[in-house]
Amino acid sequence: MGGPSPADVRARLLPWYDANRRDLPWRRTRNPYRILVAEYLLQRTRIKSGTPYYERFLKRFPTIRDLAAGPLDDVLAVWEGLGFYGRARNLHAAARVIVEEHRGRIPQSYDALTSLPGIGPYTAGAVASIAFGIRVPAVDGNVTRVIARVFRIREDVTTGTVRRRIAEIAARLVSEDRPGAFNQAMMELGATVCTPLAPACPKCPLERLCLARAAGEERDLPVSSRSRSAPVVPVVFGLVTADERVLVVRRPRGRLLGGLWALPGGERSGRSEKEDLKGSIRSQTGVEVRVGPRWTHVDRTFSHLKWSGSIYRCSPIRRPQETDSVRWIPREEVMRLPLVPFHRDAIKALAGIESFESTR
DNA sequence: AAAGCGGGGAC
DNA sequence: GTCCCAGCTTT
Repeated sequence: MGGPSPADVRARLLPWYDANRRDLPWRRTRNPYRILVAEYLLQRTRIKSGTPYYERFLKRFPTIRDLAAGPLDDVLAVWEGLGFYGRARNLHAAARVIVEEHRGRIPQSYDALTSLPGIGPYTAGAVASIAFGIRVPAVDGNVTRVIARVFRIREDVTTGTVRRRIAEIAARLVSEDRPGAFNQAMMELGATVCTPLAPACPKCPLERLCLARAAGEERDLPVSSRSRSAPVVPVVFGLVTADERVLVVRRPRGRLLGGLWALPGGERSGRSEKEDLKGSIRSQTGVEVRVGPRWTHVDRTFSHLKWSGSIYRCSPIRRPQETDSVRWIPREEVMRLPLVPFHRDAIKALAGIESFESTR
């Protein structure tokens, strides 16, 4: 294959990690449940963003049995604001499988972990190696970058063949004695030294054996295919209120913001905001409304699209009928639901309004 | 293989 | 503004 030997990489990396590792909450425990929770929370999420959610999550769900017993809405409520809400649903489902089929014990093999919802190659490798000391790699974005540089891989790392090649290299590198520490050391190096734009090579324990550094290409690797800019999608939502109540709908699972409660409305296709809003509220809730004044604008960027549009205050013609996915509930109670974050803001702003039901 | 799925920090 | 983050699932 070529490139530095696994023994050399380990001999340099592990002492560096022992001396430089950050004190992170999930590194203070050997509890597999706590490690599992951290891995779900941190999928495609920066440590700085995920840490406060980790603390909050474990306070609300101290054990896997607490999590399995809790309603999904409570899990989503803790998750609200973090994004990728399918993770919350998957973690909740995984907890129920573990309690019902594994007697509440986190499965102690890579394959059994992979079979759980929301656990793929990375998360299975991380939990297996960190919580159970099993010698398997854990290849995340950091590890991909470190390996692409150290082994000077100049092909597009987003393709399947190159990803497999990097996984094979990672599998050979993993320490036999300390697989969990080794995997975390690779991630730590990528996060703090071998950073995307300006790697701090003089501080890197692998500088002497890094092929990209030797070629002066460290800033050019890894190569990844360009991400296209997110298209703008027009949206409109209705803040339907009367009698101190708000109309909310459950967004469909698996879709954007899936599982969260939201103001009725969404992506629009007609010629006017108000006409589209009346139609979407009717189809989603069966409620006929009078559309009032514009309440606020919407300008929100997601991973693959941008929502741009408005939220209007509305009045229902008749009292809404509640279903599993439609609620017509008091303002104080709606705030306890897991809500689309910017919809929570829009509802909260009603607090300062003198007459709640006036939409004139 | 490609698309869908959040939000925010760093530059 | 762009890039990318302790990725996985569905199509």
